[in-house]
Amino acid sequence: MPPLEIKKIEDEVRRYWKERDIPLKWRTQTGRPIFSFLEGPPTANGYPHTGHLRGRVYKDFVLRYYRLRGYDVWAQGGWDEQGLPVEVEVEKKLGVKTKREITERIGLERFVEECNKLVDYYLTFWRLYATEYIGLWLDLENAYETRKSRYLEYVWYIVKRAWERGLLYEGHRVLPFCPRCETALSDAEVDMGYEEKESPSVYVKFKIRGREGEYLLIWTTTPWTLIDNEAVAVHPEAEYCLIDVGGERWYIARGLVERVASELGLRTWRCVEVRKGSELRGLSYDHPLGEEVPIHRNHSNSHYVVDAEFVSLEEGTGLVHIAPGHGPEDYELGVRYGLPVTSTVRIDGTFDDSSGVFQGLTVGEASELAVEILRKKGLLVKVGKIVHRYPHCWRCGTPLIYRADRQWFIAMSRLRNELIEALNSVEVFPKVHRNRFESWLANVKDWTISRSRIWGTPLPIWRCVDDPSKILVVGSIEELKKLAVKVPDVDDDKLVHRPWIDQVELSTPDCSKWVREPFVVDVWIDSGVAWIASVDGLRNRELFSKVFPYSFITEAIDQTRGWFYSLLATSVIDRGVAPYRQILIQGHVLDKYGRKMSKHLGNVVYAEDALKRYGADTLRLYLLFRYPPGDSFMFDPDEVRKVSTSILNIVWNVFRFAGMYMDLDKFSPKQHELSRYMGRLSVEDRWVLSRINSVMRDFNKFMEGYEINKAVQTMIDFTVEDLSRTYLKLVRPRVWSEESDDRFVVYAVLYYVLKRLVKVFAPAVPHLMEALWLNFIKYFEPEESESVHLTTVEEPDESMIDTQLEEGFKLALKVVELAASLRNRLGIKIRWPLREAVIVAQEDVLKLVEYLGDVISRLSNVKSVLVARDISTCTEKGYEYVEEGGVTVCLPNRIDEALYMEALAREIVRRAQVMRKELNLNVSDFIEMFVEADSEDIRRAVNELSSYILKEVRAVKLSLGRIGDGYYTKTWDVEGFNVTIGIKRAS
RNA sequence: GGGCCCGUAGCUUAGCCUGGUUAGAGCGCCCGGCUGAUAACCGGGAGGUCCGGGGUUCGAAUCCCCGCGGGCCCA
Repeated sequence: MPPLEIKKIEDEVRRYWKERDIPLKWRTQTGRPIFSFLEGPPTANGYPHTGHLRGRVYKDFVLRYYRLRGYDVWAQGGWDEQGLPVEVEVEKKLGVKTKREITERIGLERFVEECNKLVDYYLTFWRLYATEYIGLWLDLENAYETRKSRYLEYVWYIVKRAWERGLLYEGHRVLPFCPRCETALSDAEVDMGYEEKESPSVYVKFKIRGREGEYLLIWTTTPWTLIDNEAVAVHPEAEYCLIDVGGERWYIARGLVERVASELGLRTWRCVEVRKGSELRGLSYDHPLGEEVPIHRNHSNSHYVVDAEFVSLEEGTGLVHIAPGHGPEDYELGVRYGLPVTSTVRIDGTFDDSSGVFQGLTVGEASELAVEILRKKGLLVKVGKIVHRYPHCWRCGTPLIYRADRQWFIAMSRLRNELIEALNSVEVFPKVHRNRFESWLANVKDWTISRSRIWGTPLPIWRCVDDPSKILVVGSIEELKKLAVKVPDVDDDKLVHRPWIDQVELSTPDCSKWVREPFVVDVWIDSGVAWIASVDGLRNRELFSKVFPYSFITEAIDQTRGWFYSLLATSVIDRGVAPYRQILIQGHVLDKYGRKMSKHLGNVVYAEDALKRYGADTLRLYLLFRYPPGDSFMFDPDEVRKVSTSILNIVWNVFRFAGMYMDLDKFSPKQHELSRYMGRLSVEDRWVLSRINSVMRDFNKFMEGYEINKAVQTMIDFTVEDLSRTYLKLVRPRVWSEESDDRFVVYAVLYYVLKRLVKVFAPAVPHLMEALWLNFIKYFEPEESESVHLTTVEEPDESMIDTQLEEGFKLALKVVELAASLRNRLGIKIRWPLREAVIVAQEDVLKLVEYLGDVISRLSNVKSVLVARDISTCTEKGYEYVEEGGVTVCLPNRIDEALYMEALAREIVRRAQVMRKELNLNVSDFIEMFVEADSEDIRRAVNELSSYILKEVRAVKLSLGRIGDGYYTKTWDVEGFNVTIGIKRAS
């Protein structure tokens, strides 16, 4: 096996998988219990980045894990292809500024075609870099696509189910709109787009009728809503001051007077009268823009003081201007008082012809003009600026506006208990994220499902032309065609989209002509019905019953109000149960400084770049082990690089080491089965066998709670620390020794460990483990499976686990560490042997470590290990000692003559080894060796320990004296002596 | 204004649920060492008011309260 070249190996493995159709075989159902996964469909409107990769690696990792544990996996891919995100991007591409341009200049057919093209474009990136290249084995051949007729029919089905259950209704109310996208949004969507915004902060006085010089003072951050003002609200229980500000008198909530006065810079003022809010009720005022907006003249039952509990006494003036057309609470209040609901703002955020001088202006322009007018009329008290959190469009970033309009809703608030109950059957990982989901459900509002857009699932609601009170909800294409008297001649995938759907003419016995409501459906229902639409569940009932409810889904935390909710909601609408059993809620990936990745900051790490730079497995392992899945992930490129040098390299080299010697000795797993050697195991053999099994047990335990980072970390620690650093270090001399067949015991043990290791690591680094499976396991066992991913992993063997031994080893390694520390202090390097080490500790500790003396002596390079209960054992001998955690290690502080010779011999051996390596000799090659030195000590060491040196450096001949021709020679400084060593390969 | 979460070394963090030796690790820095698979690795050193204050307790990073700072969400 060559040194690790991770990216080259990944390419080879990828090719091998393709040639052999391994992913297909991996997904094939074999009648074992099923682990069903539902893909949260990526929206095909942007390039995949590392944030997406994190989630996709979790998905793949979990699927591979369960496949190895003996489950059949259901791993269908899926794509979210419609909706606002796609439209917004297409509009940019086409240079479209308004929706009218789409219908008039572009045309719906062309627009829809562009949407399809854009989706296809992005899908190539998602397939390549967010799926194939990262090693994610989702079934993309049969991926569900939300734009397909067979899929989006299920959106119709759910809307119809809601209708049948009496949950679908048409409503007039105040809703958030995106004026740029010209559509209403749902609460969940608003939730996704809170951002900082600078708004005007305006104080305006409303003149009280019939009371000269007296005003109501109000505060607003949206002056344009004053245009549709119909009332002023006060808190009925609060006290209000009429303050005299020098000639004029204003009403302000008593508790806010100080604050407002300082905000307005009032120097002198005094409270001339105090009234309860309820006493102010009924006071009439002149609409501050009454002259400019003539419709107010026709309004009756308006422009007076009302009371409302929601009036805040923490900010503003305690008097709230009410525009029933522009605030949900204002609207409710308007209904209660019978106020006119005025909304002179059109869906695109401009004012209509009933808004007087404001006609045609945008809300922003209207705000400015309104402030100007108020200033001129002397009603403006102050205008300033305020930065606050304000909802923006989740797709295009435009500040939202609230306006009253007619839309379609599903009465989710009536399903609140059903939703909460359904969630009770779901395991949420990590647990802390459950709170948010629950509190969202506890406050769930009715779902605005209609959107005034184009590229989406048409809302399947038709209205009778002759009798608008009659409604028809269509639940499938079949039903549509049955009712149709005219159908455009296009395929189904087109038919179920605008503009073609609107060319369909429906007729029924009770109504000759139906017209479809001019909406598409909220895109979140598209992905929301994936639990049934992905498998075409109504037609494939057997398959559906096998996969539903899905074992597992995972997405990032923002999807709590997104996809996690929309899946739950649609499933509850249809059948009252949750569509999934376990959900893993991931944190977001941030940059290394903890900032959000954003185009604006230019700190986005795209999947393509990351994969090309680091390779798939490096990136995978990093994403898996570095942070808990539910936490934010600070992505640091320097740390990624470390993964391949300090983890993958070691893993690879453990196999390289084993493979090299096993091959040399013609090891055969069948012939040299571990069971044959169980009676001959050394203590480190029993230890490593215990470790691999307990580590596999821990791995499974962590996976149960989706503590993926801990599971993976456990495996990494075992490999790097236990296997590579400790076990291999201990067995190296045994492998090297050809005096007995003890090395086969090591091989049998190692093989047992490594074969399990490949499998346990396979879900995390599938390419690398496949390469090891092919180059190592299948080299020794050609009859084994063609892929590690098609195997099953062994259950941990409890009978091999020896907790006492593991504890003892832990202590022994602690002792070794202390010895190293003490040597450091004494200035005696580990290469120099010492006569003895003494361990002083309490009885119970000694009991654990006593029989590991041999291990300690080998790792610490001491000739013998003595245990004692009393420190006097050390002090009597004049030993130095070091203590930590109740364990004392003592060492002699000098070495004797014989040990000195041995130390020098080892110094020479060490240098000869370096030279062997420089000559690129094979480990099995023999050499001839010369040593040339003036020092009598060196010459003695070479003479007296010649057999040791011969064996260690694999030399057939060792001579002192002048070095002849044909030798590779090098002069070294050994303890201040000049030593020239020459070696050549023996013939 | 309300809810949830977080605050431990220069940076990233474990420990907190279930209180108990000297708060553990990785990265970085300095010194030393090891290495016949390993551009790995090992030992030592410098570096911590465990955000602050109060309380409970024999004992608090851990439990409770208040405050400060940050994040996410809701009004």
